[in-house]
Amino acid sequence: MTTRRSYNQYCGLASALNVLGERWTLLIIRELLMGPRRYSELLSDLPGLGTNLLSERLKFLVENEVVRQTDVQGTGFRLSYELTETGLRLRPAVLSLARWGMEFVDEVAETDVVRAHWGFLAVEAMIDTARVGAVGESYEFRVEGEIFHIDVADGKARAVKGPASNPAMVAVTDATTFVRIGSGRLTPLAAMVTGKLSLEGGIDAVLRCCELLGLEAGPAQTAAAGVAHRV
Amino acid sequence: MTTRRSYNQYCGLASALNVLGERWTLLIIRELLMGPRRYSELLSDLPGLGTNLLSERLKFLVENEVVRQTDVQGTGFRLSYELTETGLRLRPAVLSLARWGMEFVDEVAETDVVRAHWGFLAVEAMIDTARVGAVGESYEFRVEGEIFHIDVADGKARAVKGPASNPAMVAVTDATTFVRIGSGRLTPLAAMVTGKLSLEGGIDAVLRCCELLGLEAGPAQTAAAGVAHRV
DNA sequence: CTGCATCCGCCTCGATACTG
DNA sequence: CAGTATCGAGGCGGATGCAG
Repeated sequence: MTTRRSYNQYCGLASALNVLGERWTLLIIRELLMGPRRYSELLSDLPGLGTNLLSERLKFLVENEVVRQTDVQGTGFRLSYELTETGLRLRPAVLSLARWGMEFVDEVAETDVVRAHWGFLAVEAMIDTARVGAVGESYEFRVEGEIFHIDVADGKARAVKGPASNPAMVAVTDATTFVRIGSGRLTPLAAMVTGKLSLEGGIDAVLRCCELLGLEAGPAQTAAAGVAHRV
Repeated sequence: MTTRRSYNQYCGLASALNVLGERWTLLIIRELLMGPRRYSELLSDLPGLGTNLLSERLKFLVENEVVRQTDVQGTGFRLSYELTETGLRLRPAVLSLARWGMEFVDEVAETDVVRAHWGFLAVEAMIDTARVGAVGESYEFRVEGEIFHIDVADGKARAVKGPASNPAMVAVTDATTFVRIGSGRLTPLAAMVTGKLSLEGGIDAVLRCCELLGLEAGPAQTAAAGVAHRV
């Protein structure tokens, strides 16, 4: 029953894919990278995934100690699923894949699903560690109710859930616009002009944030900054 | 015909998996990360992969501009497949997955396949960029005829095919032993005792190389070094 | 011989229905 | 809410065919 198909290769990548390679598995991991989830939450955030497959995937991941289930009490109520230490170590690999896939994100289709909390992972994936500036500041993002921010300090940048204490920039937008900007199909400037994005904060902070995320602010960087400080 | 199954999610990871997520695809990418390959070479290095699937995967990857076909000569007879710029950008993601999967590498089974050139990718994945020392030197590896080395210079380490010009250490072993060491199931010291691994070079260089690859040389680091300088 | 295409049995996937 | 049971459609894997 637990015997699954294997690549039968004595190699790290093949072993990783023996665990993660089947359909939906890495998307389940993505969800759990943003915190523990209940069974029904996973089902509703991953449309197209059948309940039998979710059940089977979770069971398999638990067996392989990538995911664990946490009970509230000993009552047998299985409350939620969360990543183990091993599972959490997948973060760089998942972010790296997500970053690569950004350029394959097509224009949004009728049937496409978007979730606001995916923006968190998108931002984390977009952070260009080579372009972290010397300044220490935070940029806050509010995507359809989901709030998170980037903290830049000590030459490192990290994505954190929740609001920033004293953000140098605040961006408010919807999930679709967020992904379109991230995929390069829309510039922040263009999004602001159409009212899909609002930015608060200083010109310099906005430009540094765009730089950090590898975004061109718009047709002319200075033009974008000019708009930004008026909003 | 070319319409394939899609996750229908407006997200970088889902888009990446729409291209790479099907069975065998990432293993084909792994092969091509180590240079252009002919169709028949891919078939023989990926046992279990049917010829129809290989054909289909390659066609799909070419359509998505991850892989391109090149004629060896102008004859059009002998084709080889190689990664495009987009495909080459998968290197960090593949290495990251390979690194994660190392701990899932079980003891080698009867049915398991090993290829010497996989050692190259394994070494590249194991390099711990946080532990690159200040010294500039090279470590050479000879795995069943495949020769490659790590160059450490300017605080960076990179894996290179071919022999090193003036290696501070030379390791000779077989592919299975190589992977067993990489997965932590065997220490370099233990491998040397059983004659599966031979090391040449100074004590310090060997220890620095182990440090760089995140390996414990053996039960006692100094003991391993003691053996190393006698070989 | 290389580089595929075709055919076929089987297993996985995905949707729906059902149970505690 | 959290799964299990069932079943048709399609992807997978092996064998075979075939053209350059």
